[in-house]
Amino acid sequence: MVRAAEHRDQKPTTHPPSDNPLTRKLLHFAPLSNSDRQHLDHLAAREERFPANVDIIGEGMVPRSVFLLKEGMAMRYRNMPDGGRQIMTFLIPGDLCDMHVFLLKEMDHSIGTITPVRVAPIPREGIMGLFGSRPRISAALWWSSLQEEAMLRERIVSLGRRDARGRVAYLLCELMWRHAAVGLTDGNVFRLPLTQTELGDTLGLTPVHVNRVLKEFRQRDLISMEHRMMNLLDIEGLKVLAGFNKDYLHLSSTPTEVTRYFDVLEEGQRSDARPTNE
Amino acid sequence: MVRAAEHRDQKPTTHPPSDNPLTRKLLHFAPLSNSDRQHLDHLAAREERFPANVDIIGEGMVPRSVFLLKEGMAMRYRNMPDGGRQIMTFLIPGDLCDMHVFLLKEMDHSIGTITPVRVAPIPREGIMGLFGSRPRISAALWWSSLQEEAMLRERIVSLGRRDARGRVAYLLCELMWRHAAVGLTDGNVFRLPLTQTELGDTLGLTPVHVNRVLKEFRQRDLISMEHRMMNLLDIEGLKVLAGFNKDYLHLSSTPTEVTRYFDVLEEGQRSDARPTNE
DNA sequence: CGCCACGTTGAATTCAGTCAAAGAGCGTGG
DNA sequence: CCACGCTCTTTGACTGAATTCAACGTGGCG
Repeated sequence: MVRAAEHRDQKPTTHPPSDNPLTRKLLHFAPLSNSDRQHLDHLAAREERFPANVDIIGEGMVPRSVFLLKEGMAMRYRNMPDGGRQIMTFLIPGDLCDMHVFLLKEMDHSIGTITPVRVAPIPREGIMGLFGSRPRISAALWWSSLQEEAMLRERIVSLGRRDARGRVAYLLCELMWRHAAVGLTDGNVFRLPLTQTELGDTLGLTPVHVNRVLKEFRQRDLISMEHRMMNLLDIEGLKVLAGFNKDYLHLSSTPTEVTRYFDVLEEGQRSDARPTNE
Repeated sequence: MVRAAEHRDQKPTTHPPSDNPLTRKLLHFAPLSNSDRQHLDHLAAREERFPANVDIIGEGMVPRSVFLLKEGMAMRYRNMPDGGRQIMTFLIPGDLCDMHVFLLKEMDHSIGTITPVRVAPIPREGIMGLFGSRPRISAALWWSSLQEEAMLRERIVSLGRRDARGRVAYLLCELMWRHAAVGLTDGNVFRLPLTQTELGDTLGLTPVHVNRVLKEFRQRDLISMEHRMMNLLDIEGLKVLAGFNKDYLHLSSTPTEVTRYFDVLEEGQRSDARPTNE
C-alpha cells in the first residue's frame, strides 16, 4: 500500500493537505491518484480575481465556464420581483459554481461575490473530459454534489420547520463544518465576513431579527464574535437549538461505497490513473 | 424514421406517448432511440406495490435500489426531533426516488407513500450500467436531476421569501406543470390527493392556515376543488401571487446543449444506441 | 349507524416584521 | 488628526401575519 508511493513522489502528496482546496475537499470523498491531483491542479491553474459585491454571473446569462472558488466567499442567490433577495448557498474555497448548471440554457439565479475572490475558470470541456477519463475525480465530484444537495434539503428543513433561533444556529454549524472540511477553521473559530442583512437573506429573516437572535446567543454564551471571526463557544447548545442529531453532511461516510462505484466506472476505461492508497 | 418502427413494434413507440412515465419525462430532455426506450422499459419491468401511508424507505436505512414511481403519489420527507415533519418533494409518476442517494451510506430522509403506488425497483447495477453504455439516457437523467435541483432551489425561495399565499400559489403551479410534463393533466385540472396537513408540512405552514388560504383562493375564483381534483381557474393570478416570471422548470430548454453533451459522451463508447430523430 | 380522519371556523396569542432613530466602525479627504 | 459620509449594527415601540387552541362540521367506510 505504501510501496507504490515512494517512487513517484518527490514531495509526499498523499497525506499532507493540498494547496488546491478542491483537491482537499474531494479527498474526503475518494482517494485520488497523484495523476488525478496533477490533473486537478492543471485544470485550476488559471486564475481570475473579482472584487467584493459584484456578480460573477447573473440570472439569465449563459455560463461558459465552471468556476472553482480558491479564496474568498461568494453566494448563489435570486432576486425577487418585489426587491427581496434569497441567498441559497454560500460558496467557500473548494466549491464549484456551478458543476451542473453549466448544462442549462441559462442561469435561473445569480452568483455574486461577498468578499474579493480568486477563482479558477474551468471550461466545459475540462469538466466533460473528466467524466470520460477520470473516474475517481468524477465519482468524487458526484459525491460532492450529493452533499450539496443534502445541504439544500437541510436548508429547506431549516426554512420550513425551524424558528429564527434554530435557523441561525443551524447555519452557524453548517458553515463551521464546511470550513473545517477545507481546513479553514482554528478550533471552533472561523472567518465569517457576512453582514446581518446577508444572513437574513439566507435565513428568511429580517436583519433586525437576525441581530436580536445573535445578541441573545452572545448573552447565552453560545457564540462570540469579533473582527468578523465567529467563535462557536457551545456547539452542542447550538445543535440542540437547531434540533438535529447526526452528521447529515455525510462527511463521515466511509469511501467503501464510492470506491465500489468508481471501480465499476473504471471498467473499460483506459487505466492511466493508478490510485495511491488512502 | 418510421421505417424502423414497423417491424420491431406492435404498437408504435416512436412518437406516441410511452406507457412508461419515465420515458415520457426523459423525452423532454433528450431524444431516445428505440433501443434506449426498450432498455428503459426493461429496467422498469418489475413492479412492486405499496399501500398508502407507508414508508418505502426510512431515514437511516441503506437504499439497495432506486425506485421508479409508475403510479400514485409519494413524498420525500424528514421527521424532526420535536415531532414536526418537513416534506421536501412530492414524487409523481416518472420520478425516480432516488437517483443519487443510492450512493450514500444511509438515507438522511424518508420516502413515504401518500396514495397506493406502483413502483419499479431498479437495482444499482442497472443505473450504473446506464452510465457506461447509454449516454443519451444518462444525459437525460442528469438533465432531469438538474431540474429537480432547480425545484429544490425554488422551494428554498418559496419558504424564505414568499408569504403563505405565495407559497400555496407556487406549489399549485409547480404541481400542475409537473403533472402536465407526464401527461396527467386535463386542461388546468389534475388530481391532488394531498391533505391540508401534508400541504402545510411542505409549505412550512400549519394546516389551519393552509385551509384559510385555500378558502380565500376559492372565494377569489383562483381555484376550485372537488373530489380531490384541483382546478386552476386563474393561473396568471396565481403566478402573480407567487411572484415569478419565467419557466424556471427549464422544460422549454432546447435540447441543443444536452445534445452536444451526450455527443461528447458518445465518443469512445460502443455505438449500439442509434437515436431516432426528434 | 357511528367512527374517524379531515376540513372549517373563531378567538386569543406570539413570533417575527416594520418603522424609526441612534451608535459604532471605517475609509477618505481636508 | 479630525471631520465627514458611508454602511453596518443595535435598540425600542408598534404592527401584523401566522400559530395555537378549541370547537364544530362533514364525508367516507366498515
